[in-house]
Amino acid sequence: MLRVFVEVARAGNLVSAADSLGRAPSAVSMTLKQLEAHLGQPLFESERKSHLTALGAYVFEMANRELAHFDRTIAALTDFAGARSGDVRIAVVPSFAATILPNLVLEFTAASPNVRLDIHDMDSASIRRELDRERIDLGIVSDARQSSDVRLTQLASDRFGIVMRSDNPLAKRKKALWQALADADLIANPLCERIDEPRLRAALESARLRVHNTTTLLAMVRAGLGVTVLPELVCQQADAQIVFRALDNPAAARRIDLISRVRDTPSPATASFAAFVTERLAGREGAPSEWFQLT
Amino acid sequence: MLRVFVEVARAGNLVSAADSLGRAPSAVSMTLKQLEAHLGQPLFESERKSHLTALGAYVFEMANRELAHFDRTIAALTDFAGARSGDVRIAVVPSFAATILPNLVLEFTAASPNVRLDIHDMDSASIRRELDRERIDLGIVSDARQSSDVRLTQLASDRFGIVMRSDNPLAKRKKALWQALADADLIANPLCERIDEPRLRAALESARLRVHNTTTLLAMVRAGLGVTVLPELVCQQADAQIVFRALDNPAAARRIDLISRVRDTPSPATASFAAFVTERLAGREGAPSEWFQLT
DNA sequence: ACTGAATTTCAGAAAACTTGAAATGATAAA
DNA sequence: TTTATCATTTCAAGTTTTCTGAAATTCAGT
Repeated sequence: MLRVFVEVARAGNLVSAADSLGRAPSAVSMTLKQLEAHLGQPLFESERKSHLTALGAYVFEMANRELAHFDRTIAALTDFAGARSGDVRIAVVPSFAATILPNLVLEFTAASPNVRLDIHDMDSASIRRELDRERIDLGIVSDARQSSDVRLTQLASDRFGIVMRSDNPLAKRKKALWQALADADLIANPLCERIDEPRLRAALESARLRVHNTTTLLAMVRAGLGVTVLPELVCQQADAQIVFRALDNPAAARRIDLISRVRDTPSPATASFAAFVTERLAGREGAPSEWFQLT
Repeated sequence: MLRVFVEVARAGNLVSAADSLGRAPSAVSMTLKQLEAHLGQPLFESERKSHLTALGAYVFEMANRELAHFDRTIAALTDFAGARSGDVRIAVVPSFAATILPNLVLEFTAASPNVRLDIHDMDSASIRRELDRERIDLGIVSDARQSSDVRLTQLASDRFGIVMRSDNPLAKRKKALWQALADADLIANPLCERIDEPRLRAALESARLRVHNTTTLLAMVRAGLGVTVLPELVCQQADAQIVFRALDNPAAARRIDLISRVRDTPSPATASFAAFVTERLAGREGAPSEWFQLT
């Protein structure tokens, strides 16, 4: 009704308004009559719809505002539903956040400029807790445990390897890296302690140093205090002084997983980001299992 | 559609929502399905409509805002149309503005608290000009000339009389006031010069003083410099020291008229105020002719 | 797996809206 | 003033949309 009135008021006559509304003039005339009946007062001065009454002018102004407001609301709803806007709160383990994530974010935000990404980095346990508390929509964690509340998708497999200074003799050694651990000054760290390999376990037993923080740990390695065992992604943050040699036979790796609550449907923007990340990383380590479906 | 969704989301189930919407549950279900089809995503977690999806929560928030905005707009439109709100710009001759108008305004604003009255006072010629320029909606003027652009309604008839200090001997005189002018020290003023009465004309000829401004004029009278001839309303602003004796046989009076543009329909609030003023003043000086009709 | 309530589906009914033709009314030219 | 023309309204009939009630389905809790 308001739309019809506004169009007639703008056009100044009923026929061209009817034309641009895609209706017959009689339909427009009747709708207008209806609106005037609702208001109890005429909206136009004469039957030729050129001059507005004072009421008409007021309604024109208000209706224009209202229609603009309504259209903006509908646009916001469809944008949100189409994942073209919205907020996604993500928590990511630092190694992934510092290495792989930036390019993903760059590409995603270019495609969806109105989606706001809220990125925090924290350790996997905290991410899991934040997800449960509904303070984040997605988490990217390492070695997530399967659980009924959490949907889990492998994004990458992050190989462990020996991390040493470039002048370390091990840097040139091709084989038997596991054995080499016995002779090296191994600096223990929580990440490598989860690996179930006898030679590493033995080496960790005799380790004289144990460092939690990665930056400090790498600083120790750089200072020549010894070598350590870390996932590859963690080392990518370091400079050229640090050399990473992957451990093979058997290979050791941690999983990097995308997690979300199974309980509630993610917002379209969240689903969109999750699908994007999964898809982009699918080629690297074998296709991760399916995620949310977007229409 | 939004209204249906919001009601279902608020109620938490379809049946009671359908109840308060006055529709059968099937109608509500179909409308909801339609909205979901438009958005391309589900709005509720399960088929039992208790938990919203992220999209549902977003739509709920936006739709609530939108509906409130819409309802406010419609209320504003019907209020305006029903003369319950709006602005009325009025220019009034000072004598009327100072005497009769205040009580009228008091009563009108009590009945229509959301109508804003914009009151200016100025002389009749300026009022007429401002009306033509569409800077005011209504004017209250004295001795308006009939014209095709202006709708004119008599509000009051304002008798002329002799204005004197209370100690003047004329204050006790009952009859032959016109004759008395010959012997009095008459102070001329523009208002009384329009009266076509020979005895007044003669007295004005011999007047030694002529004062334009009413306040000054009354100050002269109060100072005992003489008497003057003014409409009754003008004198009501003065204090008890000033006495007004109406001139009879023949009576002289000026008309007080309400004027508005014939060209355009007044806003409902303007029509309402005009009708109110006309009606309230109808009893005093014989019923003024008809004004705008309000439904 | 069963029960009972909630929800959806479906076809027909009701309401709302739209149309084209004819009538009416307004404006401009003769 | 009359006439011609054009815009608008009215009206009845047609079309679309929305609504309803009954039946089928789904779901949560036994």
